[in-house]
Amino acid sequence: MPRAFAAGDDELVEAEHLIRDRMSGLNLDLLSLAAVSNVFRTATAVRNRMERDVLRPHRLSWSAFVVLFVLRIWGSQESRSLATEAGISGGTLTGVLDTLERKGLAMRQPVPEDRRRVEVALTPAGTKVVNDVMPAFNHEESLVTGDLTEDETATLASLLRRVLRTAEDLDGR
Amino acid sequence: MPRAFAAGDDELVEAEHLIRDRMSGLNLDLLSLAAVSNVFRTATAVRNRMERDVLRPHRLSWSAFVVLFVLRIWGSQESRSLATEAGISGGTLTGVLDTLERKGLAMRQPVPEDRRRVEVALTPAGTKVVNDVMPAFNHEESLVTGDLTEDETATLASLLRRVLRTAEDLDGR
DNA sequence: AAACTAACATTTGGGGCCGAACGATTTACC
DNA sequence: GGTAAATCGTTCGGCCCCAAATGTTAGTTT
Repeated sequence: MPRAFAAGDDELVEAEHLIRDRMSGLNLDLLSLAAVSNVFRTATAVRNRMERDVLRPHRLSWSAFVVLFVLRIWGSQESRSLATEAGISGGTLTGVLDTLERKGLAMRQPVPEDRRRVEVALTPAGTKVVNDVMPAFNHEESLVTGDLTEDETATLASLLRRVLRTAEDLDGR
Repeated sequence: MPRAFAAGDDELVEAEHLIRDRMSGLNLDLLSLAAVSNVFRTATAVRNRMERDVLRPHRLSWSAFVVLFVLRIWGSQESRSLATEAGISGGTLTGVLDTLERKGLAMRQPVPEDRRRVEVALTPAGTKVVNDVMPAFNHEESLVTGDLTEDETATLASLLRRVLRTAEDLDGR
């Protein structure tokens, strides 16, 4: 095993080498490619775990939970900001809110001074769901970062924060 | 501004503080929470950019491109391994392949010795699409990691690799 | 050889996802 | 004060997504 790779890394790194070999001639920035594609692969793997182990028992979709979570942390707000905050489109939010209202976890309220707008709030049942799910969610988070030291976990968060920041700035936000 | 945070970080860190304040009493592992939720937020932000700027002009969905990419790198293969490699379910792959075949980018071929199985291959047009899209994709990857040094980018890739590895091991793979 | 059993891809049903089109409302302008 | 423009949430069409059910085929047991 090459000394340059930490134990357990070689299998994943192999995929990156394969890409290099099959894509030579395209002059790719392999460092960025590895970092970004690992962001995607990690997000997918962890998300699949959480959907299966935490969300499915509660009959909750990923987006539905994100919406509940945003309402729990940032409080009641109108649809538009809620969609932005949850990272979904307005059209999608309509469907998600229909589902959440049907389950009695969130509620829409008219805004008196502007009849186009809608205020969305958590019901007590919705608040309870977030309070129940969050610890289970967080437990999964602890598990998957379990191989990292505290310093490394903090470094990971910080590096990702900078990538996220860069992506958002590029979008001219 | 606290010296501990790099410039531009405070806005994002604020969200993490807010979570701590609203969720005190739940005894959350905030370090893991920040790292993992930044994985999700970064993946979503970057993916949205790529879908909008790179994939949409080619009328390609994310999964459709991943399938093409896997075929390009790992070569023709049967449905089952293709679904696993692309990170989607078998049922989803059926639909994606229907779309890709309709567009002439991939093709299904019967496996002579076992009529249950199906071999999937890239068409020349499909190969061309991957070759065209990859550099644009990679350019976006370079952009969003542009604020990181080469060492930091390599560190990010390595830390994510370890989290991914841990998640896959937990799934008893 | 007949009957299980296992392994395929596909179909089905319910939901999520987006952009674009839509209708209702508010604001700005003349 | 009446019309035009902008801004809401919703609806619509097309695709993606999964788990579970389905039907076909191959392997295994008797």
